[in-house]
Amino acid sequence: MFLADCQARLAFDLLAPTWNAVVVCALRHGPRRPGELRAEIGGISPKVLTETLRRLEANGLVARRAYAEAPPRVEYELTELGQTLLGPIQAVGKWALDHAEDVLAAQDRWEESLETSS
Amino acid sequence: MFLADCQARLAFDLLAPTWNAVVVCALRHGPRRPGELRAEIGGISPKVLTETLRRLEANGLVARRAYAEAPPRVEYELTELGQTLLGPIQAVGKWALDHAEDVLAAQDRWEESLETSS
DNA sequence: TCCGTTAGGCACCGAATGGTGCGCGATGCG
DNA sequence: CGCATCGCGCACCATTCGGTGCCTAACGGA
Repeated sequence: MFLADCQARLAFDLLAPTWNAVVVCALRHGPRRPGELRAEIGGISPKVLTETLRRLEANGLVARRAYAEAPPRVEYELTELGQTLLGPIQAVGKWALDHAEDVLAAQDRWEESLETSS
Repeated sequence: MFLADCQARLAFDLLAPTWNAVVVCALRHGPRRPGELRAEIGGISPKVLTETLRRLEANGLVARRAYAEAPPRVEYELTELGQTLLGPIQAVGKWALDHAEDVLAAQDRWEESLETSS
């Protein structure tokens, strides 16, 4: 597992872009419109949100539904495949909540050691 | 969870660089020297390996031990914090093994639809 | 008629990541 | 002496990702 060309790498490519996991998580309770996602997530620009949704769609994690109305209405929702990803994502999220302090403390120690040595 | 400034984002920043999770996993059975890691992982350049190890060290996930010998000898091993990350990493890896086919099939469908529409 | 709303395309920029190639220092071996 | 080994630093390059700003299409309301 996890050698150079292992399939397990595929999942990390999916989760690597900053907002992918955030958007998947924001969709966990059902379909959402882009405007709702922007409001709920906060701090994501419209361009990046559509890019993120396109990536997720290209990998079969979300489905896009457009309605021929005006003003235009679009909804995104998790596919079955996307929902199976919620478990691993939340496992990582839980680890972060449990150990964020340790990581931040380690980062501080690292900064200090850089100053000391310079 | 997973709003713009949530702590959970921290873990994804840790796992985002391509090789971080691979290297953490390669260290799961004890200390390793850089040369061993390069051979075991395969496909990673020396520069990128040291960069990856520096990042992991800066976040308190691995510890570096240098021995004053010649030729120089260096060992890296997981810290306690690094070992706690093995669980979530393997949860994601297991998802990838279980669903890699679905993702690849979705990617193929996406490519096809691009050709059709163009 | 003019404006706001909604989704999203396009041009451009800056930072991070990954990769190649070259070099250094210190030692052991032929 | 000359060379290989090992870890690692530096210069340089290409790609990706995130971000800002500007524009379009289509309709409803003032």
